Formats: sequence, structure tokens, C-alpha cells
Amino acid sequence: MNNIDYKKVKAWPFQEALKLKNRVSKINNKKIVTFETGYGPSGAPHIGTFAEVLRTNMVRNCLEEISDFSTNLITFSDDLDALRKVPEDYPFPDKLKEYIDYPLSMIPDFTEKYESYADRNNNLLKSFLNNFKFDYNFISSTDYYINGKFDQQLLKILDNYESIINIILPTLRKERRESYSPFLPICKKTKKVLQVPIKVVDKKNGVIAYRENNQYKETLVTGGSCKLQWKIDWAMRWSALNIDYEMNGKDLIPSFDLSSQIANFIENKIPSNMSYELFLDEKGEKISKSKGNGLSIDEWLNYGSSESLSLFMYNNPKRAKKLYFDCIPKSMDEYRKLFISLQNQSITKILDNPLWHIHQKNIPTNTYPIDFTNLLNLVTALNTTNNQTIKDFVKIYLKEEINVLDEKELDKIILLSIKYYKNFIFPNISKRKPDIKESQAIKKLLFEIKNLNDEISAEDYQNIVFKVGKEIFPDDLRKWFISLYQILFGSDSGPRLGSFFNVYGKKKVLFLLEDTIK
RNA sequence: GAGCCCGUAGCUCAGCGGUAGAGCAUUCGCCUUUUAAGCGAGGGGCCCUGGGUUCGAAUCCCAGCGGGCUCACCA
Repeated sequence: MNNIDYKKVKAWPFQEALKLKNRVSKINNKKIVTFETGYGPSGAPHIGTFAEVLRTNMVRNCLEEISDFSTNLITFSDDLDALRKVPEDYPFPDKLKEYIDYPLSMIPDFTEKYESYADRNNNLLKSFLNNFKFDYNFISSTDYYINGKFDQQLLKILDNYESIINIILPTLRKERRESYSPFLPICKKTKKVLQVPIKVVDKKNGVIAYRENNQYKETLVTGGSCKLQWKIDWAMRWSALNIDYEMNGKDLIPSFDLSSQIANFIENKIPSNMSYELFLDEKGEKISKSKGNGLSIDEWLNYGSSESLSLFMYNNPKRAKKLYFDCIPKSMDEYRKLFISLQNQSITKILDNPLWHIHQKNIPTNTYPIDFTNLLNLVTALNTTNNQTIKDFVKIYLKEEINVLDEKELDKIILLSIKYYKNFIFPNISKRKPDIKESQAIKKLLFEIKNLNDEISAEDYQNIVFKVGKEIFPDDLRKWFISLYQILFGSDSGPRLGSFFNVYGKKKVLFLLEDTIK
């Protein structure tokens, strides 16, 4: 702790943390503050799930900064939930189809790498979180249900069965009301999660009866024999896990309200809450896996750094943001800009700098020495996927020495830029063919270059380009350069040709030029 | 129907009490060689409208108008 006035820090995670601090400070003997994020492992983790963990962790980080509370981040996987639809991104959809209505954790993983289908998805999430070095406690719903860790709350819910059901029923349509039950029995025979009407039999001992084939069968609500319908499940978790803070997408605002009402009949535990806006695609439509629009975590990390992804997630969580490929270079550049601006900032300003939040206050000492968009331009100009060539050109471009640590960062983003170039820039380049006069000039250029020895300096190249230009376009030298750029790169401007040819190498230069006059 | 968010340069957006900003686009200048996918300079704004709070509002509050999304099946 120190004497910074945190109320003056505008960064949203601090404002959330202050709100939370005020709340938990009123609780007697409060020492540990628990944050929860929920995950439904019915498919590979969605970028929204990931954003939620990231953002929650930022609030957690701020709370630690402004208070003496210990903190705990739970990522809760609702893996006892039933599979309802086969996700499109799973490699074995036909095999999965046979397991509709089965608990996710009881479905085999047909990729044969994990213990179950849920385990596979859980591990995908964990690997993303580990990649970002989060400290979290992973909790499997199945584990908690089966090992009786929710029993106390389950009995309490049964005890208040009527009150709770009266909260839910008015929100449902008539047809649904008849089949609705807060308890979903897990069939002893088939292991399916059943959505059937139930009757309360014995509140004290936790016995209910559910209808199957026109007769009622008794079962316990405890010990993993029943799962809770999700809004009740959510409320139950707040009590069972003592949750103090949880975020959710704006689609769940009504559910949060409902779960809060239900919580009054469990242990009255309602977390401090923030709702965030959903991500949209380029056209402004909600991104979803089934549509395949927007971006996945993997796709972003293919073309951009993890820091740039964090930065994107950090910015304005309460605004609906378009998430598509153009966001990546923008975010990469913004990161570097913020990094540079950080260097001379006062402490309060640093707390407002997104980098402080992204790096959980351990801001690295180095970053890449060139803007990503700039690098993309160079890669495009070079039209190569050779790391070393690109790096050499960057060094010429930057002029000054790059220190070893910055160079490491540069290496990383060169790999990213190559992939970005291949997929988004290269397919859109359209070069034009030279006219007769231009062909003549290029032939002349080829002849001159061939006549030189193999070690040609940038200056020599530049001299030749000028020499040929002056001979063939004596009145409009400018046009000669524009023509060359259009023919070589499909653009009206380009890199200084001398240094470009030099880095590119004689053999490739000759090939490039010959290719234009074929 | 209810809720959430957004209306700022031509476009995409940032700023969120103290002189109106960025990127892209546009206009102009710059290649006989000192970074040309670059650099320099410029144009372009009733910050949706109306009220309120304030010494001061793009920013905070209220009302309206316009747009988008979400929920009311499942999670």
C-alpha cells in the first residue's frame, strides 16, 4: 500500500476494484476475495470466454494493488452440463452426435488425447490461460457435484423449492413451465441429463421423484445424482464457492438478475458484477462459432502478439467492438505507442496505462523496435518470407543499432508479419504489365545489372536505376519510378530501389525483373 | 416488450469536465540519390437535438431523435 489516490485513476479495472473493495470491506473478517469466471465446455473456448478471464484478472490485479485482501480467481467449468448441439469445430461430429444429452464430462474424447470431451475443452482453455501466465484455480463442476461439495446448497435449494420455482416460472412460456425443473436428474441407466417434471419427496433427506415413462422414480438431489438448471446453478455457486466478483456478457444481464433473486433463498451471496458488451464482426454482427465470423483466439495469436490481444480486450469492455483481422495491426501499433509513452510517465499515469493492466503490473523492459504496420509494409515491399532478408531490411530502415532484447521481440513479430502478409496482403496485390517503352527500360536495367559483379552496393543499384531512367524517360523521371513500383509491387510508391535491390540480392532482383517482361 | 451500447473529420474510431484528436482517405510539395509502402505541409468538425448542473460540458445529469445489439428457447 502507498498513498496514491486511486479514485483519480480512470482505468476501468481500478474503478471496478474500488467498487468491490467498498463492498467486501463491509464483511466481517473478510480476508480472501474470490473472483469467478464461468465456462461451458460444450466446445472449444470462445474468444469471449477468454476475454472474461483476462478482464476479471485485471480487476483482481487492481484490488491487490489497492487493498490488503488476498485474492483467488476461480475458472469454473460447467462440465456436468449436457451436450445439446454438436459444435462445428470438433473433428468427429458423427461420433459426438450419439452423445446428445449426456454430461460433457462423461463423453469420450474421440481425439483420444484427453479423458473426456469436457476434459479436452477444459484443457484448451487452460492452455490459453497458462500462455498468458494467469494464476487461477480450475474447478470442474462434475468433481464438485459428485464429491458432494455442493450438497449443502442443494439441500437448501430443495428446502426453498417453492420460493425458487416461483421466481423462475413467471419468466417462462406456458409450455416450458410444465416441464421445468430446477433439478435435472441424471438417469442411472443411461447417464443422460433429464429435463423432466419432478416432485419433492423428502426435503430433509434430499429426495425427489422424477417422471419417466409415466411413472415416478425417486432419486437424491445430492452426490451428483442431480444437476441444477443453469440459472440456479449459477446462484448456487456464488454461495458454495463464496464468490465476490463476477463479470458477464450483456446477454446474461437478465439471467444475473434472476440468479440474484434466487440467491436470496440459498445463502444470499451475490457477487459484485459488471457486464460487458459482446464482440461483433466486421459487419457489426455478433460473432459466434457456428457462423465462423469474427476471430478466434488462435487466429489472433497467429498474426498478432498475445499483448496486442490483451490490449484489445482491455479497451472499452462496455462498448460493442468489431473484432476482425484489421484490428490486429492496429492493436500491435497501439501497444508499441503505449509502451513508448510509458517511459516518462508519473505513477498515477502509469496506472492508467493499459500496459500496466495487461502485464499485471510487471511491464517488460523491451518491445519491438518498429511499428507492425510499418513492418508489414516492408515485408510487402520485399515480397519475401525469408526472416533474415526482412530483418536486414528493417535494420537498414531503422538505421540505428537494435539492442539484443528488442531484436528478440523483432524476431517474433517478423514471423507474425510474414503470416499476415501471406494471408491478407499478398492475395490482394495486383501488379501491372509494363508497356513497350517500360519493357525496353527494364531490359536495359537488366542488362546493366548483369554487367556488374556479384557484390553490388545499394548505391550502385540506385545509380543504375537513375541512369536507365534518364536515358529512357529524360523528361519525366518521376514517372519512371512510379511505373517501376506499379510493375514490381502493384502500387504507386515503394521502397528506395537501391537499398531494396541490395537487400534482395542480385539473383532475386534479376528474377524479379525478368518476370515482369515475360 | 424490456435491457445494454453507440451517435465526434469523407470512413473507422480515440478522447469522457479545462484550446477538437489519431489512422485511413483527400489536396499540395519532395526521387540526378543523406530511411519514398517514406517524409513535410494543408484542407476538412453546430462533437445528434433540446434542456439542466458548472466559472467552464464533446465529456456529468434529464428528456428526445436516430442506429446497432441482446434477452424473453438453450447456456
